[in-house]
Amino acid sequence: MSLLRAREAVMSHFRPMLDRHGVNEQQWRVIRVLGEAGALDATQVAERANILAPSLTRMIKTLTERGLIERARDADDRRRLLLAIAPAGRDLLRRVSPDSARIFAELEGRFGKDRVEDLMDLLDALSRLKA
Amino acid sequence: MSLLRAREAVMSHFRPMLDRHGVNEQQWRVIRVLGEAGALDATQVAERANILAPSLTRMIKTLTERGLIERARDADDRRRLLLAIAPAGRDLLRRVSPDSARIFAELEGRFGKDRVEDLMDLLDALSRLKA
DNA sequence: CCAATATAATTAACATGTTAACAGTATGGA
DNA sequence: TCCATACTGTTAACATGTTAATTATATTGG
Repeated sequence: MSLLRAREAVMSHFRPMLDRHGVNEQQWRVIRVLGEAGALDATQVAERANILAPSLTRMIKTLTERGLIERARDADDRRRLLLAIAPAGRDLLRRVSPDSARIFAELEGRFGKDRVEDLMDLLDALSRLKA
Repeated sequence: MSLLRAREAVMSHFRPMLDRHGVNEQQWRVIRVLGEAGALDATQVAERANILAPSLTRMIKTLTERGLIERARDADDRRRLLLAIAPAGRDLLRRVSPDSARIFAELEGRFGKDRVEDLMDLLDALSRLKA
């Protein structure tokens, strides 16, 4: 519950900004992942953006239609769908990133840089408690 | 992202157990809230269980049909819908709670009791960064 | 080479998340 | 009293979350 509430509290600061840019949380995660990594197959995008495969399948359609990403079959393994960021996606990335960084910096300032670091360490350690 | 991943990692330990008992995360949160608080109106349940009003409206129907909760209009303020746990809900609570406590204890043991405490403190402080 | 098996993505079905609009009920002030 | 306003819960519409089944393609063992 604490994790859920904290996440909700944090995202409440980002959501209005993302909404102004016309994307939701999940779409922004996909765009960011593709912007950082270049081309990835759908499974890897799903993993890195923490989105389930069926959700991603649906999102690919709308993101492609909006020209934010591009899709292509992998020639070596025709099961794989390669995804990459498209020009409009890069533009979006350039517009959103500064706002995102500004909001993060403001939260970090209010919460304390060292406490943010402590928190992230604990969270990442918790995530690695997988099995 | 760290918050999202950490929550997903934690819940992956609880989900199979809840599934065996025939409830999902959200239903379990509602049952727990009502079990602890007695009768509450829908708005308060939604707040405490971190569920949006429209989702709760839908859940009330299925939870009532399954005999897990009971609903009644508030006589003093006929807008309000009072919710309370029903006998079958109490039974479920009694069956699930030990399993839940066991899983939490195991995670706490592996992660470290003091680190759990630190983490919860940081998360709660983060949640209070609301405005 | 082929059949069994595994993997990548999609589809289906149902639940919840999310925002906006709506209906019914309370409440406070002209 | 009555009206404007606020509040509670519901409905609607669309997106994502979740699990299971399915399709297409690869891979592996015999």
